[in-house]
Amino acid sequence: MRFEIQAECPVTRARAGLIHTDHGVIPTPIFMPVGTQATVKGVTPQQLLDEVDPPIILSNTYHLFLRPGHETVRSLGGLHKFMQWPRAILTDSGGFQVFSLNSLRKISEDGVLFQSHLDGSPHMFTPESTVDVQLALGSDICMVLDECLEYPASRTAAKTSMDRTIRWASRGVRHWRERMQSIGANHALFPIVQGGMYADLRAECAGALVDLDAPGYAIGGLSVGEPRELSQEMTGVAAPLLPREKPRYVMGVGMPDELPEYVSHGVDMMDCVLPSRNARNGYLFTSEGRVIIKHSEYKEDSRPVDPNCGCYTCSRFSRAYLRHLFLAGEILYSTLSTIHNLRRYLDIMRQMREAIISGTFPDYLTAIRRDRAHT
RNA sequence: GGACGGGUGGGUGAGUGGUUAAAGCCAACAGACUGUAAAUCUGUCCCUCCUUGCGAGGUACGAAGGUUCGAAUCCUUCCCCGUCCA
Repeated sequence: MRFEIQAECPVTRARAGLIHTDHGVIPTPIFMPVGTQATVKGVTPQQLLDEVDPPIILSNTYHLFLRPGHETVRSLGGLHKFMQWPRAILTDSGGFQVFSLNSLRKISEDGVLFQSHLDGSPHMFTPESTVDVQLALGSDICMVLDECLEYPASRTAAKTSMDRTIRWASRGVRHWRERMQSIGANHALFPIVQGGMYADLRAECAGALVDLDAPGYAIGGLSVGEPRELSQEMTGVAAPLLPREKPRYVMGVGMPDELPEYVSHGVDMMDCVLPSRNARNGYLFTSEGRVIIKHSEYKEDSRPVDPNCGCYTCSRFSRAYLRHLFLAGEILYSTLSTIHNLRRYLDIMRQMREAIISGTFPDYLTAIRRDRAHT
C-alpha cells in the first residue's frame, strides 16, 4: 500500500490524496460503506459499483470468523472473490465488538475471549490471531486488535485500556511484519489510537503507535455515546500527531455535516453504518436535510428523495413511492434507500476532495457550519 | 318461522362480577440509530382539565332497562350479523 498526497488545504489540515492498493486506487478523503458480513446490506456489488462507486468498503473479522469462517473464505479464493467485490476491502479487527458485545466477552492481556453471539461458543481473539484471520480473508487494509472503550470511562480505566491497546498494537504489527515476509501480496495494517476522552492519553497513545512505523493509523473509540464536540476534540488532538505521509482513518463516524470537520483535522478515511442502517430504518440523508420517509407529508410527494442527487433512486422514484415501499415492508425499499444514502455520503466526500484540490475547502467548511447553525 | 353462535376502542382480537380506560397484534403518529447481535428498537395512540401525576373528572364494550356495594362480564326485552333447519 502506498499513500500519495495530492493537495493540502493551506488553512485547515485537510488534504487530498491517493491510496494505492492491490485492488485499485482510493482517492481521499474517502468514506467507506460498511459491509460487515461480506455484504453491504441491501445492495448487490454491481449496484454498489454503478450507483455509489466506492473504491473501498469495510468488512468484519469477528463476523466472518464466526460465519462462514475465515478458512472457508480462504479456500473459496478470499473475500474479494467470495463476495464478488473487485475493489479494496478494509477489515475491522473485532475491536469494536469488544465494545458492542460487551456482555459476551472477557478481556485479558493475551486478548479477548468472546462468546459467540450466534451460538454462545467461546472464541479467543489475540492481536496475532486477528491479523491471521484478516490475512486469510485477503484484506487490503487490516486493523490491529484494539479495545474500543465504553463512554464514560474513568481516567484510570482509559489509561489501563490504552496501555493494553498499545501493547496489542505492538504485537500485531510485529506478527504482521513476520507474515508479510512470506506473503507476496500487499496487506497493510493500521494500529488504532485509543485513550478514551482524555486528550493527554490520546496524545500519548498516538505517540507510542507512531513508533511502530505502521502503513497507516486509525483513531478509534469515538461515537460511543460522547457529545459530538468531544469526538471532534479527540480527533483534533490525535490526528496532527500521526505521520503526515500516512493515511489517517477515523473509525465509525459520522453524520453528514460532521464529515467535513473530520476532514479538516487531516482525516483521510472514515466509515460508518449510519447511511446504510438509517436508510433501512427510514432515515434518508439529502442535500436539503433529513427525510424521514414514513412521515405522512410524503404520502403524495412526487419529488425525488433529493432533487440534487443523480443516483438511480433519485433519478427515477418519488418520495411517495419510497414511502409506500417502506410502509409495505418491501425489500426493494432497502435497496433503493441504501443506494441513495451511500451515494449521498460518497458525493459529500467527492465534493470535499474537489474543494481541497481547488483550494476552496475553507469556504466549503464555512458553508457547512453556517447551514448547521441554521438548523 | 325455528335452533345455535356472535356483536369490545381505527381494524383484528383477549377478557365471562371488582387489581379493566379494557391484553396482544395490526394500522396511524412521532423518536432513536455513528469501526452493524439492527429490513431493528422506543414512545404515543377515547375526551377534557390542571399543580403533568403510577393526577382529577367525563364518556366507553350493539340499545334500553334491571340485579349488585360494584357489570364488558349476570338477568329481561329489543336491534343487528353469521351458520344451520323449515
